[in-house]
Amino acid sequence: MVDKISKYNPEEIETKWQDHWEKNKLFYAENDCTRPKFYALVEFPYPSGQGLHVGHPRSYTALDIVARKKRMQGFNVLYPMGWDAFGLPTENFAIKNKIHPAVVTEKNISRFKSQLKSLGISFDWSREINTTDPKYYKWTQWIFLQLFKKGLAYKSEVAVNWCTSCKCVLANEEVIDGKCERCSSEVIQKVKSQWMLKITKYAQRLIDDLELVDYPERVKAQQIHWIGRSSGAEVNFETDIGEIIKIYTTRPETIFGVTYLVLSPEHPFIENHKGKIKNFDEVEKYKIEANKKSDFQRMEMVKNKTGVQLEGIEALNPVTSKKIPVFVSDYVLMSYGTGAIMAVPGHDKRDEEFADKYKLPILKVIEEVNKREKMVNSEFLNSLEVSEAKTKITNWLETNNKGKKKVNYKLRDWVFSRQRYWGEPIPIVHCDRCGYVPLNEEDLPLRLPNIELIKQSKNGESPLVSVHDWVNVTCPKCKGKAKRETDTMPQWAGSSWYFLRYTDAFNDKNLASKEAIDYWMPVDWYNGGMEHTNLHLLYSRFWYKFLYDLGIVPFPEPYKRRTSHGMILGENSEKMSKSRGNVVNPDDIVNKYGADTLRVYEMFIGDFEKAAPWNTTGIKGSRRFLERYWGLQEIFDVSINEKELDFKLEAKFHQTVKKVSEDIENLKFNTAIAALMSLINDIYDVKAINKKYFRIFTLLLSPFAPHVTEEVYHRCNLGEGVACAQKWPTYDNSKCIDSNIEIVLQINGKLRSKLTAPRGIQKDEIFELFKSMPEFNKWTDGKGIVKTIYIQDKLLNIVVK
RNA sequence: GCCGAUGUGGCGGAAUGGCAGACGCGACGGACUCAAAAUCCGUUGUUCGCAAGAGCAUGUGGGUUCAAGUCCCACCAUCGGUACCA
Repeated sequence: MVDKISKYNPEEIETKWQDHWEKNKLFYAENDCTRPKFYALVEFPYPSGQGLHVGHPRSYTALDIVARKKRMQGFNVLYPMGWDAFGLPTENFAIKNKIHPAVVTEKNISRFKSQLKSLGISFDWSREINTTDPKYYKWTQWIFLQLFKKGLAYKSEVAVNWCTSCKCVLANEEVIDGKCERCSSEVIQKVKSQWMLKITKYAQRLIDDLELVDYPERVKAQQIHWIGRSSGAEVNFETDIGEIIKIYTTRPETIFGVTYLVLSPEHPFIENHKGKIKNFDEVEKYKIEANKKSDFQRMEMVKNKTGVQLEGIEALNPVTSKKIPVFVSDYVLMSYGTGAIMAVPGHDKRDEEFADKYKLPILKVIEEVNKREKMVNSEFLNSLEVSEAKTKITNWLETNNKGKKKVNYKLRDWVFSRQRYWGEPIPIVHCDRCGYVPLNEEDLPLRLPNIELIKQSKNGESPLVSVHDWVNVTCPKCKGKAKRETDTMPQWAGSSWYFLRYTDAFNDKNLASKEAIDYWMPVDWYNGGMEHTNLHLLYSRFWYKFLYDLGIVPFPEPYKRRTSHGMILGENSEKMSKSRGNVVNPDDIVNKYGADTLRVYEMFIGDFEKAAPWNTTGIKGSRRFLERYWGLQEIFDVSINEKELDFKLEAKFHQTVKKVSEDIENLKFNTAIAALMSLINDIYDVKAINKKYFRIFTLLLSPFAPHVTEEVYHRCNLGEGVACAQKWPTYDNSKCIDSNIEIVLQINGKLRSKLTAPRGIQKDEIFELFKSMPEFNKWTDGKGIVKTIYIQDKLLNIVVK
């Protein structure tokens, strides 16, 4: 019996145990190990100037609980952390404050790191990585070189977002409602030469291999939708000037309903035949106007379609040989399909709007007959069903050499260059004679040159352009004069493979050793935000598949299981942001209540996968729970008669071990904590706890609140060593069951009475027991029993009439 | 428009087709205190009723079932993603 218990003081005990774990390297994973492995991963943060957000610990604590439990279950656990530190905000901050981004990054990282350490998360800090470290980005560049060598990295003229005021290229994420994120000026599309990665080559595999992994359905659906596979046909339309116009359609069966063609304004056909287009001036003018339109304006145009007919040009419908006009309109995009469409105003809303406006004929080729869709006005397709007609016309086009089956994807290749300083340099040299020449692998890493003062680029070029002695080099191939690529890689580059680096973080011969990769990969459980579904998650799957094709990784998918946490909102249920003034700083919570309270609160706040608003008074409940746990020391008594306590608590303990174990695996941290709260309430009802149960409770709570449990484990001598290194408690299914159960009496489905009976009681017995109760007679008097239903050990429902 | 999700007390949220509201917050009443905080003990979906008790309750309307928050059909609302993608 402990006579006098000192106050629960998280400030004191938390740093004490954090130091202890660190000093004893308790969370360092072993690379050479015979135990089964478990690789738990959370998205590594961008070390922003704002410091840690309360959203970060939600994800980190959740997988910390998983990692800690798996360690206790005997797994060799890898739970690493690092920094995704290249990026625009740091560069902008550096420009504004005239500091070097590397200095800003270092400062931010050290703040983040101390904040993370104060939460007691069991990261393996011996494998800490940093994407801005040349030893790391050497391998990011190396992967780029492999992509280049396989023809998957190429330079191309593409339309990019261009801010008219900053005179700078913007990433899609930097464009908000068609305006620049920073200055709110208009953003237009501009054609620029950019490095691209051919992610489209992997489109089909990125869809198919989703079957190999355990992701939430919403994540899979979003990726599939983003990749946007559609199947249809490419059809050749001859023109009266010789050149064929190739169109793409998903509805080839409607070809008899085609009344005109539409080209996108950028379609090369226009430029190629300008001499033959009688109204070329008008067409050219339209083209320029269309180009000037911002995304925002184009969106407005959805309701009001515009276009110009190409006068002097006619196309021939390949099935009817009828002549049809050709238009140019910006409702057709050059970036999808062939940049040209066959218009079927009878069965396409957009074509119909256009046809209405320009008084073009509208022809119906599908009609409902006896509730079935049948082809009409379509010669040899007439009276077929739509799907039959589709097959027939596609075959017809193929045999007559007028078209072919075709699958298209909405997914575009990845624009991979940024006109920025703070990113990985692209290891390519431009030589007038040899073209784009890759650096030799021995020359990696290609380091960022040090620039004293980084200035905002003027005309959309990288600040690196002005570093002449870095830019001007000799060509690795011909030794002639050449220039380095001055664009850098986007923020998503370093994060596309970082999880591989953790397996062997300091290897300077390979991105990681074969043994390390084969042992640790794939990641067993990866938790991260929904906002990365179509960005980081897709990009990293693409890179991983590429590395799989190179034989570097053993399995085509990097993440076995992916889960997604919901956002933590401000108290007003809005997104936390400085401008809304509803930001909660995790440091304040740790200082006021302790890290354990913050951890328990964030896990208890609600369904892990859903957004949840912060509630300042709610935290008190979590603190109170830990105080009550701390208070168990007062009723702890080693001499308590085990049998007597077993009688009252045994089943509950077995149930709780089972529930907590399963809930952690199923992301139900909130109900796991609720079960522990309920158990502690029962312990207080009994007003006693012995060593056996105190130990079990402590171990169950330890992944959630690692510091206080460690302290109590130590103070009360609950066992050898430290709590986090003990075996995870097990349960016996047969002991989860109470021997007495409550059975419910329903009359016509309504609850009328209850009684307690021994488990396993039979229908006849329970019926007799209920029959003797006054409630039974009250509700059945004067009525006939039609039916009785007994659910073993649960309920008896009597149907009367 | 399309895809996905969600809808339960004052609030966050629990419920393998089988007692709706676990657990927590808040509120109310009480104990302790000179007082307050903290703590502890009660009460707390709603309506009618002094009470015993009864009725009504899981976005709306139907259906299946002995039994529906849960399954089926139709709709409404909110959130997220995406969008002239042919």
